[in-house]
Amino acid sequence: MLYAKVVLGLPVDLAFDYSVPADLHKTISAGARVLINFRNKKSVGYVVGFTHKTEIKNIKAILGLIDEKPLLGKNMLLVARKLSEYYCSSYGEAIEAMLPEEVRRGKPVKNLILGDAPQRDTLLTEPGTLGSVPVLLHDLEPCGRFDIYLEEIKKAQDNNKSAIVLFSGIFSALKAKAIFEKVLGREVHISYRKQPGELESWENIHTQDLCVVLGTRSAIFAPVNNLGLIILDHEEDSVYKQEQVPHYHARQAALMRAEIEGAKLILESISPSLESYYLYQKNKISYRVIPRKKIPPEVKLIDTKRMAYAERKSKAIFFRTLSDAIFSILNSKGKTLVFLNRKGFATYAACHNCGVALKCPACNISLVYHFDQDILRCHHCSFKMAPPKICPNCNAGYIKYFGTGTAKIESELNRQFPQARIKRVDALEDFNIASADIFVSTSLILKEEGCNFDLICVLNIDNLLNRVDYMAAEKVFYLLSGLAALTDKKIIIPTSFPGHHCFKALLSGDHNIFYGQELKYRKQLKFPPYKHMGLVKLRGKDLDKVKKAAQDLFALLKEGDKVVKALSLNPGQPEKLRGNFYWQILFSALSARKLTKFLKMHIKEFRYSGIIVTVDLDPI
DNA sequence: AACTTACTAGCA
DNA sequence: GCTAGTAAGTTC
Repeated sequence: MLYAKVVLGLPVDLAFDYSVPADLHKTISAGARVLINFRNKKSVGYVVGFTHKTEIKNIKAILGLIDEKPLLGKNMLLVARKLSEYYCSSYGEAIEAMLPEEVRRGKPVKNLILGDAPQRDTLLTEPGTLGSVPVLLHDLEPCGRFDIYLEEIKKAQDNNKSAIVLFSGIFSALKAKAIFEKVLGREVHISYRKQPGELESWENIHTQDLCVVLGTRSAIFAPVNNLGLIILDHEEDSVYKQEQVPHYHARQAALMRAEIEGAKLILESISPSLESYYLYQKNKISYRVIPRKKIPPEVKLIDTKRMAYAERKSKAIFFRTLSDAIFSILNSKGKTLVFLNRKGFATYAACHNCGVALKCPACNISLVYHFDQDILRCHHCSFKMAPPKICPNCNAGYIKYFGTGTAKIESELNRQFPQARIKRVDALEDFNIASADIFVSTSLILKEEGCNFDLICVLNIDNLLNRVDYMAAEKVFYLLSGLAALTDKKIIIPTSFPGHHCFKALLSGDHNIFYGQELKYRKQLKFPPYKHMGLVKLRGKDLDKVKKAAQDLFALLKEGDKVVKALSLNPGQPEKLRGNFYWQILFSALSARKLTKFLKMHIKEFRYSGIIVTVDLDPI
């Protein structure tokens, strides 16, 4: 008798045995998608192995194969297994992370070809791969990087190998598609979640022996055959981290897939992630720097602590030094970028009388005022409301707006420079550098390639630097490096911390100052990349229950282990989201493997009634 | 995750 | 002894 080991896309880390009907013996193999009866409901399952004996009584039979050929090759199965082991998810959840929604829902896939031979072994053996060592491409001249990508893709093609290039946004991927198709003279595929016709595109890629796929995070799982090359463009970008279970990072997934498939991996960045830089320092990956050809911009720090008393006191957004600089650029017909990492008009609205801020009823966080639509919005859910004239809390005071967003900056600039054309950048599709003199943007502008401003003013950077987040300095450094690539003239940064290593590195043009100093801190404070973090999130409808469960668990596990440390217990941020309350516990350990093992072992203790627990490994 | 079963406190 | 409500167990 033959039994198949079947996993499902549920948070259950078990494989269920199903008997294989005689007529399927010849056609079934590991990686096949099957229709099964699970708890008296028809469900989609994935075959991950076989056995000839089973302890299970009342065994059910597989109802049928969904596809003519197995959906996943043994390499992809292995990637899914490694992913689930690293990210503390079930095998089935990891498999489903790799598939388009229609495939997860059980829609048959046509024209599959098999990347590797069908597999009937119970134990999947790890292929002894001899792929090249991954390369960190520290790219200080990003304008020329497509030439490198195309050269590498051509090299892969000459060896009959496919390529996947990941971009930090679909807009960048589409722009690259046009260029790549012209140079390569062949069709280049696009892959991203919720793409119109995603299933057809997925089938199409699966059908080719050799193809080039460009896409976003999930494209790392594109079903290409004969994979020989993976490139991550702007590998430091946090969009590569998935917000949902299994919370994977495309870089980590790429390292796994490259190793398993024996493919070459290139991690490109103007400002590499500390993780990648650390891997290079440990000689785990190789390193190549492309020096900047353009002259570096002049970086001018304005020490706001030493600013004239009158200027500081006035609290004006554009104090003299800034407006003078903008004015002189305006006179010479130059282009200015004003950068601010906050959308909207004001950050929050509060009552002038009782001081209570207007909050979202579902998420309990402050609503953000949007000037252009005259509306208050929740940035976590879709809640919106018209701004009330009178405070709904005390029914007495008027509502006053606090804080600064890009919309407010725009109106302030209009007031100060009525002669200038001023534009707020909120969609890259209609960005055109010729269309205005002064642009106001959030970090969205970093996705716009090859524009050259004459002046960049970086506002309120201290807000980012001051955050209680061990990654604050790193995020600021990525941001500033990205902005520095958008000009070869001048950047002005008002800050109260002119001595910070972020700025020192930028001023001197020596990025090692940043990496050296930051890694030193991280080592001292036992933070990543020296340790791995795991965030256990507890969620439920009843705040007191969630809180109690989290507290009990923290008390239980804080002593527990030598290798795994429970660091902190906190309410989620926000504590209330979409009607659920959140509490979280942060763990750390030397290796992700040990951390996941520990958390999977104790996951039963997390299972309180009415509370759902998820694990985010290497949270951002 | 979704469902079933076991258990416990509160009540007559 | 009964039931509602919830904690715990199971899915092949």
